[in-house]
Formats: sequence, structure tokens, C-alpha cells
Amino acid sequence: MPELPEVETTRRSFADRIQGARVLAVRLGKPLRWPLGCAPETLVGQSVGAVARRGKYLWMPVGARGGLLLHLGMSGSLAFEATPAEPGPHAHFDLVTTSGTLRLVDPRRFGAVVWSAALDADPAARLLAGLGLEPFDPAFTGAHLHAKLRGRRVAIKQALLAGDVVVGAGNIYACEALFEAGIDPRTPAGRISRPRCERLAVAVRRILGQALELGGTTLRDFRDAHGMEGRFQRHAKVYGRAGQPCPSCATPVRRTVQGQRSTFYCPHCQRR
DNA sequence: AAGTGGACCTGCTAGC
DNA sequence: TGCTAGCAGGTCCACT
Repeated sequence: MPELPEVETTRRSFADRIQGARVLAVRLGKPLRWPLGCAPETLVGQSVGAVARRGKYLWMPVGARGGLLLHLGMSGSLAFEATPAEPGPHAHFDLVTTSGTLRLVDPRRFGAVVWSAALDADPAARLLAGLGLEPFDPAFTGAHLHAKLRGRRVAIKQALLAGDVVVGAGNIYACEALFEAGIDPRTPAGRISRPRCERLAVAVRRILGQALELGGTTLRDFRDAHGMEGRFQRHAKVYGRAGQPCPSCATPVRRTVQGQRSTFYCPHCQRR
């Protein structure tokens, strides 16, 4: 599910309401990807700070000594409600506060909630180390992309997903950005010219920005913390559209597999 | 160092 | 109707 637009949409939908609230209780469901890393009761009585985002992670300061690093994995979503329903079978983390309850619902449990003393302390630092630039960072340019991709033989699609050059584009938006830039997703990353890197950097930023404006993509279960669905899926030009005509040239969109993930592209508009 | 494949887990859908 | 295979928005880790 959650690529940068979904994570940022989620953040914006509850950050203001939870900031300054005091933790009343913590409820854990089934294990997530990693253990919480602290005794839940140590969070009780602490106040919540300003929620920030780095890549697809959220950082929520709790008390003066640290905070929680959250990841939504493939199927996670966060809900923030004054009076939450009884936790269902997939509600694996509740942070009950004086302002409401923040609840992680995650059927596949690839998501995580991890205590860390600080963003620059383990385990947060370990998880965030090696992340590439934020796509809206002015330093993320065609020149940066070109320099970071030099010498790399992996396909550009996989290089984008790896997140060590630029963060935030997952399977949907990597496909969409490559379509917009007119680049075949199988092109070896290091063989993309500087001008095409410029186009790709612009496309990544534009696609992620458009998705953010539309509240992200809801394929099946994504909701923001108000329960609202995203609307980008109506604007996807290639993702999930195998066999359907390319919106630019009407050639049927193709599906292929790269690194065990589906890739969608137009064989006419996207070139090596 | 960079690239590859497996692992984690559940639910849904298409096809027989 | 019921079973099975295949697929799904992520990313860490071990191995070559």
C-alpha cells in the first residue's frame, strides 16, 4: 500500500490532533515486523510531539527521551479516533491518548512500530540509514540522479524502488514516473543520459506531488487517519492496466516482472 | 560493491 | 460450491 503520498497523507490527517496529547495506555496485538523495543507502560504519561516523515517512515516523538518509528508495510493504515471501535483481528497497536486513539491496522503485519531513543539513535538510525534524498528536497535533481546511478547495471525501475537514491516512490509511482519520463523500466540505470535523468527527476516529483494532492492511492485498503480513500488510482496511466490502451498512443500496456514485482509500461512511449 | 532471491504474513480473486 | 495458484502498495537480510 503505502508509498510516500499515502504515508504523508496519513501523517497530515492526524499529526495536529495528536500533538500535545498525553499517552493513557498502549495495547499490542499480534507481533509486527519488529518488537516494540520498550516496555509499553514506559510510554504512559508521556506527551506526543510533532509527527514527522522520512521516506515511508513516520517519526512520532513520545516524551523527552525518544519516540516511535512507524512503518505501514504493505497493508498497514493508521486510524485516529476519539472513541475507537473494539480492536478487530488486524489491529496490532493502539496508542490511547487524551485526544484519541491512534490505531495501526495491518493484516499482513509487514508494518512496524519501534521505540527509539532518537532519530539518530538505534534502532531508528539503523532503519533510516542509507535512505536517499526526499523527492521534494531541492537537492534532488537530474544531476543528483545521474551521479548516483552512474555505473549501476540494475534496471532503473529497481533502482528507484531501492530507495537509496530517492525515497518515496514504490511500485505504483515508480511505474507512473517512468511512463511520464518516457523511459523503459528495464533500462540499465547507469545508461540513462543526463537529460533523461532530468526528465525522470521532474517526473518523480510531479507524480508524487499529484498523488499527494489526490490523497494517495486506494487500491484496496488504504485509508487516511480519518478513514478517507485516496483518488490517484483514477489517474494512473499504466499501473494495473495491462492490456488496456496507453493513454498517449493506444498501444496495449504491458506487464512484466522485475525483482519479483509487477512492472507496467507502454512499449511504444517508453524507450531504452 | 552491487545484484539476486528468499523471507516475513494474510486476504482476495480467477480459474478449474 | 470448494479448492488452488497467483497476486498484492515494502524492505531487510543472506548469499554470490
